[in-house]
Amino acid sequence: MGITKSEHFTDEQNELATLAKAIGHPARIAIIQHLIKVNSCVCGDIVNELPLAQPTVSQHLKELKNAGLIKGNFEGNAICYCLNEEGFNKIKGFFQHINAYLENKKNQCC
Amino acid sequence: MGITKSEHFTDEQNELATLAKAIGHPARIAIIQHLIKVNSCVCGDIVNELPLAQPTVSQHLKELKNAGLIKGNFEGNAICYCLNEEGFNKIKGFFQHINAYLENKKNQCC
DNA sequence: TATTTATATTGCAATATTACGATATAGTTT
DNA sequence: AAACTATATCGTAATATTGCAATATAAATA
Repeated sequence: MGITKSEHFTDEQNELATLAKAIGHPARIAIIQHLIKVNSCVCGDIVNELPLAQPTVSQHLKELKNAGLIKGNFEGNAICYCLNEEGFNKIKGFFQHINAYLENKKNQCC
Repeated sequence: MGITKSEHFTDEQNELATLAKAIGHPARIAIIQHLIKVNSCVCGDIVNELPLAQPTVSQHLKELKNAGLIKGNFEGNAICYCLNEEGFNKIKGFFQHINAYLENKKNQCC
């Protein structure tokens, strides 16, 4: 029915999924990469970088912000965006766990 | 219009987005976590683990497989699934890059 | 080969996402 | 305050995702 059964999963599973989902769009990957490159910038800079209209970029920024992956501060009449360590720290452990597992395991059936 | 403008982004951006998107659902997080726990198992085991019907689980497994995050091998008349190192290695570098950046940077505006 | 077991596919309804034009809002400058 | 600049929100169309019942497929076993 198009609706995810979140209530049947753990908070951790839902939180990790929300974070991964927020990262799961090429425009949002591009925004993250740009913020790493320039450290911080205003929304207009990202509009100039991406092949998308201003409202679309604004929407993507909102999703990244809601997920806790970026932060925005008013700076004059513009808004300065940068990465939010908190969000990325939450995924970090998950991938470290996976990588540690993959380095040690002997593939059994695959 | 509901359609992602993939052609305007780089292959790397599209690939990372596809991988993150595949991880971005609590059922698929649960599948990955279960595979880490038991190393490998058949589809039926996952159906028993998750609060979802068999066709739904099958669909999630397909998405993880298409993204290159899991592999499946026939084992009798069942199919044995386990994690696919290849897919996870592709995201690894992205997060390592982000983490290295976040550890070094002095937050400038946020 | 008929039956059973395990998984995949089809078809469909409900909901979510993506994209953008038009417009609103908020701060800045003149 | 009026005009300008920067960003957010609204409304809407097109498309994608989620979930499952029904059914198909494929291998194992009787």
